[in-house]
Amino acid sequence: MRRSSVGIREVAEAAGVSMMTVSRAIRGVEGVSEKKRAEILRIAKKLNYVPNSNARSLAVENSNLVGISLPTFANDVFAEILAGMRGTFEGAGYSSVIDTTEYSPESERRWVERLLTWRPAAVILTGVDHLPDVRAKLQDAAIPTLEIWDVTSDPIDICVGIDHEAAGYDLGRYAVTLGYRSPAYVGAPLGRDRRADARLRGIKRAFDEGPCSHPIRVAGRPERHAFGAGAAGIDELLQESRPDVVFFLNDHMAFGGMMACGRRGLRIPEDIGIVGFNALDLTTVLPVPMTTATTPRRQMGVVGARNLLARIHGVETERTTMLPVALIAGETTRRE
Amino acid sequence: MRRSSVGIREVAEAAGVSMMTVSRAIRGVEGVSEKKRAEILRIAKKLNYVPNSNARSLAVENSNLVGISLPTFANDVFAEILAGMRGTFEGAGYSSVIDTTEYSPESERRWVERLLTWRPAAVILTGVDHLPDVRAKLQDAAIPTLEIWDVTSDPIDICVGIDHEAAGYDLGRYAVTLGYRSPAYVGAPLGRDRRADARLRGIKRAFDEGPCSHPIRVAGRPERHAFGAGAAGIDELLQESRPDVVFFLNDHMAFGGMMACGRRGLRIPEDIGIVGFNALDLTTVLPVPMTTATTPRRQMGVVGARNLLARIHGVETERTTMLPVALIAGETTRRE
DNA sequence: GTAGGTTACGTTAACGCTAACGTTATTAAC
DNA sequence: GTTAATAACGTTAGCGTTAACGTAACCTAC
Repeated sequence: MRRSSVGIREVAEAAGVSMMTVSRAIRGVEGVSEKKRAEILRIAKKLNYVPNSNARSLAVENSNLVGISLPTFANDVFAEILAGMRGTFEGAGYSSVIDTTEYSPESERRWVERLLTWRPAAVILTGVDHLPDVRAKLQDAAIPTLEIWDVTSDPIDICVGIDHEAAGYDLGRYAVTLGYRSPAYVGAPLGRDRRADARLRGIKRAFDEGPCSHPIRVAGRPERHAFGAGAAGIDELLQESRPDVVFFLNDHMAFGGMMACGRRGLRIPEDIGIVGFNALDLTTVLPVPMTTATTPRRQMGVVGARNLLARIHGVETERTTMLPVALIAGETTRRE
Repeated sequence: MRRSSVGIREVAEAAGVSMMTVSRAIRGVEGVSEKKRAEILRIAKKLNYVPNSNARSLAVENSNLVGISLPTFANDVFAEILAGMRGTFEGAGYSSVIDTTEYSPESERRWVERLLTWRPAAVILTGVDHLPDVRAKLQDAAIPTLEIWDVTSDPIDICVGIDHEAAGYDLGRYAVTLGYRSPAYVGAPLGRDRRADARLRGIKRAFDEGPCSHPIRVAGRPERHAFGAGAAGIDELLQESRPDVVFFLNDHMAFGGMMACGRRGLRIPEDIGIVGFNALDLTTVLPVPMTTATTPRRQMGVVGARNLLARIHGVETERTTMLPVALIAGETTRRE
């Protein structure tokens, strides 16, 4: 027989009422007179009573935990999506358990497995590519699931994101109309980031459709950080020949690339065009505004969280929500 | 009588053994023959058995959750500290529940309150300034607690960080020796970020001690993002007169400030000196290396997590661990 | 062949909380 | 003044898991 910490029973004894009355008083539900409720709360505070969420979740068979899986924290994109989601969830009384997969599907799988033991109210995953196991487990457990940042017509449950291939295509098309004919791409190794791969496909398609087909050179090795990776990508490309425009996986890599160009005396946009992605804060202070595309990151988080909350409460929502991406015509590419 | 989901009991029935044997088999503890264990695991998998951490935590009176509170995700500093911690914790089988306070102590208090209902194995807070309530609750619950990024001689439990005032002093002293006499500081509004405030105090002290005392002008309003805030700070300073050196709260603000200087035709370092803080990735690709200071962010996370793990397992450790900060003499300040 | 030890299990009673239902006062209605 | 409705509580039985203890079978040793 243990008995040490103060639980609902101790409060009940001290207040001279039943446990159920204490439970009701603390949860703020009906069935207790206001006078007695105040008295009970006073005693609970005096005894340093701390509710036990484990016991509560066990009894009611659910929790107020939301599991969120992101590829990495080292990227403003995900930080902003996260901010959008958390703002909405916090307001609704949910706590978030966050994980980063570092772009490893297997790591995501392991995390989902662990998470499910906590009976979360909902799960949020980044992207729409997951191991079959993950999909099966989530659907089997019938847990509201949101896939964010990318979209598909066949989500695990619901998804909110942008069309990455279309975004890539728009950027590529824009470059084609500006007269660029010798494109290159600097990103992550293929297969690591499916969204980046999709954008590259879009860019390629735009150039394939162009007045004539133009092969796109692809560079990019994993590096310590995005800035360095962008610079290294430029170095790699220039060892062979000079492309007339370079698309980057994101703005940070593009900035690194710009710096590398500067070191080599290449003028932007006269000698080489630079195209980023995301329209991150950094680009707003550059002397030359960057050609890039805005992604509705915060909005994505808010909309996603809202839809998911509806789902939790049993309200049916759109399964797939696609948000718009807007091209920003900067000055790191030629003018029309 | 409910009974729907499959628990340890269903597995036990299907396997023709007692619940306790299933519990032992699943936890991998002694007391089950290898043959029977394999059989049980096979059946558990077939039944899609998912352990219930709530029930487990309730029964054993602890959990494998670690609560982590950060000011914000929108800052590489905290992302890197986090990465260091998580790497260590994941390896030890802990999951992290992360919160961001947005620099509000009251928000931190509410979160700690909510977190404690989950009976976490440990709690990590940023900085050493917390509401009295937070300190009391954590010590009362006897939960291993780590304060990170800043240090104090009287932590809630243990702390790992750097001496921010000393770091500021070193930077200030360096500027004094370079001959700067008209310093300015661009940061956050006072009181918002205690660590930044401490660094400013250090810088001030260095100039007070200098060959003669030099008042430091302070600028900085809250802005949408760090880059913009840095630029706005420069604009604000230059409305009055030109300082010969400007210290920034961090590298990102410093970069924004540099861009603002560029727009106004000020040459760095000839016309104005720039000093950042943290040595973030961004600074490694700049054409002019920035004068700043490296903070051991990842190491801080690793050391902190390690100490905390020791604490969880009842091993006594150093209560206060101070990590070194190294000045980086870049070219955004005069040469000696 | 019995004492002592070990291995492989099973039984029972919590862990702290809440849903569902039961009971007792209080009020309202006619 | 009896009946019906309602508000304010209490009782009981779980939720899924594990600690602690119990037991039976099997070995080993002398």
